Amino acid sequence: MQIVEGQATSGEAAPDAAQRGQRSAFAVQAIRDMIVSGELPAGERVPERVITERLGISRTPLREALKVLEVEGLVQISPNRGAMVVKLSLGDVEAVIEMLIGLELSAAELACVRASDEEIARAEELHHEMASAYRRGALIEYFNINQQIHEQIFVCAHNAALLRVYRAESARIRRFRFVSNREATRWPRAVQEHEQILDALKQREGAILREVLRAHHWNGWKATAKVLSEEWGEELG
Amino acid sequence: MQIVEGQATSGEAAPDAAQRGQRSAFAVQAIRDMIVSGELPAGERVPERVITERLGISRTPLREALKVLEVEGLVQISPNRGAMVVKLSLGDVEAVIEMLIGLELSAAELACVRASDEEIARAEELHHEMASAYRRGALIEYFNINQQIHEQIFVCAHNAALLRVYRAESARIRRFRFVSNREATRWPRAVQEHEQILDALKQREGAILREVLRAHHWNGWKATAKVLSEEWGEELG
DNA sequence: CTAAAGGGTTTTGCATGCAGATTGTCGAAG
DNA sequence: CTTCGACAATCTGCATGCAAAACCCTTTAG
Repeated sequence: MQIVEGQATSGEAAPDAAQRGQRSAFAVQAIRDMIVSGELPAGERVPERVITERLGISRTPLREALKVLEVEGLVQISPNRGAMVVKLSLGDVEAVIEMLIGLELSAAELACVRASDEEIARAEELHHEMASAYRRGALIEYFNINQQIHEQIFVCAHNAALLRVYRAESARIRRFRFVSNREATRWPRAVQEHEQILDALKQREGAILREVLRAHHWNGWKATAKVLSEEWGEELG
Repeated sequence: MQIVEGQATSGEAAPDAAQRGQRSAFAVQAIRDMIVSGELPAGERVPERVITERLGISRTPLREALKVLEVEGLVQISPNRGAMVVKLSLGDVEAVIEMLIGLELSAAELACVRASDEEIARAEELHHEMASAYRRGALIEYFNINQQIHEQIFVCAHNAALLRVYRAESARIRRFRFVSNREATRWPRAVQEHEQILDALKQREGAILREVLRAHHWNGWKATAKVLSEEWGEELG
């Protein structure tokens, strides 16, 4: 009886429910999205019951998913008290940004030495797409291409560990970076800085690229921090 | 019936079995140790049955532990085929080392600006303990204090994200770093390099500290890589 | 001799039930 | 009115059972 009922649930409760062998991965992605989108606010508890019903899976794969999200740093699990969405202070986010900048400066140096001409051409192509999105005022598209350009620097560095950590840690704070985009003031300036970044990369000037990137990210963070602190003060999620 | 038997198992099968609420954490640590110690060789499958019996826990917390270890990068899980200890090539390890060096150079710059005098004094104290271990020929102790000194640089940087990532990524390759210690050739030289590191830190000379650290780690990696490639060729774990 | 096909065994994926922990509620005492 | 405590409702931690997938060994066709 219980088995039949269980499988019926997984078949009807959620139309996009996961197949066998993918349930916990499905839950990880779903909860991650809920956190990034703000549907699950920071500090909120994540009751197993609610999520299982929402996703149409049972508690076992859900609990595996929560463990994964805990390692990823998106939730915190307390014994006998379950999971809660991690609450980050402005200082916490700044620390992550600072570390990511360090990673990217390392990647930049390596990229200038190791990138193939094709990889640099790809970065340039992305840059033009981004400039186009800027001219059209397509904010979301601009944001996404922007992310891709910075990732391309890591690709150019030919170091899988760098890229992996960059992606994982970026995910932790993606939500906060996006916020700053509502502040359009910095937009033209950011595009201009990207010109310089591209130039330095094309000329494979590692030292110059480092400094340009450092300034670019630091300016970006200052703008983001301004928006964030106005919005929430020190109490972020 | 089943419950009584289950709890009896957790009480007697493993004398150091975990308490309620700690079983998966216990399993994570136990399996991590088995991997680091080489008891579970790279490429080996990790059958749930065997581990549960060994640790005296049931499959549920074990599977949670394996998910955690997968995110940590120590095992790989394939659907319907279970977990296997990740096999790293010499190139994979080198990529991680390269990234860790980048992180430490970032931390070093920050440390020179932000460290308190007490924190630097702590680094110096560790340095003297390490030198003492060297003179006594206490290899293991030397290795551990060495790790602590490098961690202290991250502590001095006052950036929790940097320290967290450094610890997590170091854990992935701890096994390989340790190997190089059997090669005692580099020992006196390494101690000497540590003198320079300490000096640069005490004088808060970020640029110098960067270059000294870069050389130190690069030399260390060359020695390690030599041992590793002699031992396993390109087929590491 | 290799390759495909069967079938029994083992292993994984997951839903669930039970025990213990926590939380919420309400009444009594201060 | 607040505080403490008992009790109930709820939630988490975990062992387990069932189904599906993978595995392994034997048999058989090419």
